[in-house]
Amino acid sequence: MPNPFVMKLEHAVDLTDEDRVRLEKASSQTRHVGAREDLIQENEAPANVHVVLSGFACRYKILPEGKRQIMALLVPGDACDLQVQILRRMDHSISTLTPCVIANIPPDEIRSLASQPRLTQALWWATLVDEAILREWLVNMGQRQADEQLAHILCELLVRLQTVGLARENSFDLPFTQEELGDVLGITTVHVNRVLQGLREEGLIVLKGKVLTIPDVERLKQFAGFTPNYLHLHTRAKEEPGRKRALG
Amino acid sequence: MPNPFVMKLEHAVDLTDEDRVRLEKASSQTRHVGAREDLIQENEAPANVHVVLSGFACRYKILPEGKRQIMALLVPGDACDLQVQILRRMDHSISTLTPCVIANIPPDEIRSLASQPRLTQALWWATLVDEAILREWLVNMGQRQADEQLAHILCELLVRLQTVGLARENSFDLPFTQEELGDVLGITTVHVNRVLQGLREEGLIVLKGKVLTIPDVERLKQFAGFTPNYLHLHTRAKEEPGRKRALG
DNA sequence: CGAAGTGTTGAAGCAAATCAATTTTCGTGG
DNA sequence: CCACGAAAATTGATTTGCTTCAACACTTCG
Repeated sequence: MPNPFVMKLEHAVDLTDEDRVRLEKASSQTRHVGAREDLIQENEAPANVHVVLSGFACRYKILPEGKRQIMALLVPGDACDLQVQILRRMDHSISTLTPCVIANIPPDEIRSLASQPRLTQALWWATLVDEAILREWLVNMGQRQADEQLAHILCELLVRLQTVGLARENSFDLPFTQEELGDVLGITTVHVNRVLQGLREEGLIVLKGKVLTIPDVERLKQFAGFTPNYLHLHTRAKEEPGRKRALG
Repeated sequence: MPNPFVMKLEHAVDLTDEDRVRLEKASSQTRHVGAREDLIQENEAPANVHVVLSGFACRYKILPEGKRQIMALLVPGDACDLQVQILRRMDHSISTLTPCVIANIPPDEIRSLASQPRLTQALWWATLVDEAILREWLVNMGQRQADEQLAHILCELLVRLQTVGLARENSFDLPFTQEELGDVLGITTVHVNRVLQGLREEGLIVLKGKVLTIPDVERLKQFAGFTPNYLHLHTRAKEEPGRKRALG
């Protein structure tokens, strides 16, 4: 079974076989976590780095009035708190959305990985892409209406899941409740429901059970104003070994 | 004249005098930039690290329809593109809002600074705090109404400017137009105007000329739901030299 | 089977957008 | 220093995207 953490970092740098082995080994201590369990809470001092190996998780904050904002969706391959050593306390919480397999990497292990500059670079790349995604989400919330916003998130998920081999050409598992989607978009569940219906009626998406299919990916991207540049996926990793670009 | 870049990083780590000298020297090559000029545009490959030494700048994206979302306000002491080496192309643009003095630090110089682990730590701290601010802005846009949102940004600016010595106890220069504030909050200028009037009528803020005064800081923070934990300011730097905490 | 969680629908209300003027401030050159 | 034009701020009337509240239906699973 391919390790999504390794698959993701392949998009950051050219990993060697040794790098891959080290990453696999570092993420080999895993635990299974049920749906809707906190991995860490706001104000805690983080101990380990977590890496999602399967399932979906999220970063979130709860306001005094009880409202929740989800600030990031974590999919397999995503790491949280790589920066454990630098910021002392969490300013937000992290929880699973579905049952997950989570790797726990102790800080020492991370430091050891980081002795290899290529891996340092890869890990910081992951952090910076997280930041770029946050910026795009901010644009999404500030400037787009709910239907475009939702479409945009779906386009992003398609691409992110494809890079770790968890989405097909135009479909993937979408196991979120409408309430969870609402907490991502900052809208009510009632409105999520209506927006989903709208997208379905337009033929932009098909949502059957928990599987999302996008009949015309280009059309949905167009509708959402989605461009994947902010994901910083260097597609050179796609070239097959032994094949030269100039001859391709 | 104190260097705001140094002042800011004092909040991240305990700098030595040598660190301070190195940072000052690294940011000594400056240039003056007029208001509303781009420092770098989306899709460009960044060459230098920029540090704002005076004035205000911002990160932003423009959508095809022409709408602009400001994703970050950069105040003196803030660096942009510290990660030059890692992400190849900008996924957003950076522009000044007011006339600015900008330090240009070549990548080599940054690498040289980073040979000192304390400074590496300080620079990454700055990047991670930027990310934390983004998360808070997302909460702001998703869950708070326009008046609370605006109040929240003002509280944040007060604190951030105080850490670089550019705000008094309860007031600071706010040289933005209402259009710019609208692009920060994701609302129209008309609504910014009405929201400002609301805050004034409530006595929460006084805005005369370009100077903002907050009559009761605690009250505004309360109204906005502002807590500064996400700015990760370790206040130990506040102690005066030679003065022991236990005796203070 | 029943209960809880999730999804769906309708009606009414509200925050913010939109459209369109008008006034005030500001920067610049005469 | 004033005059002018442009930018910024302000106001009013109308519309709309989304919320709120409330009820009901479907699904899932112990």
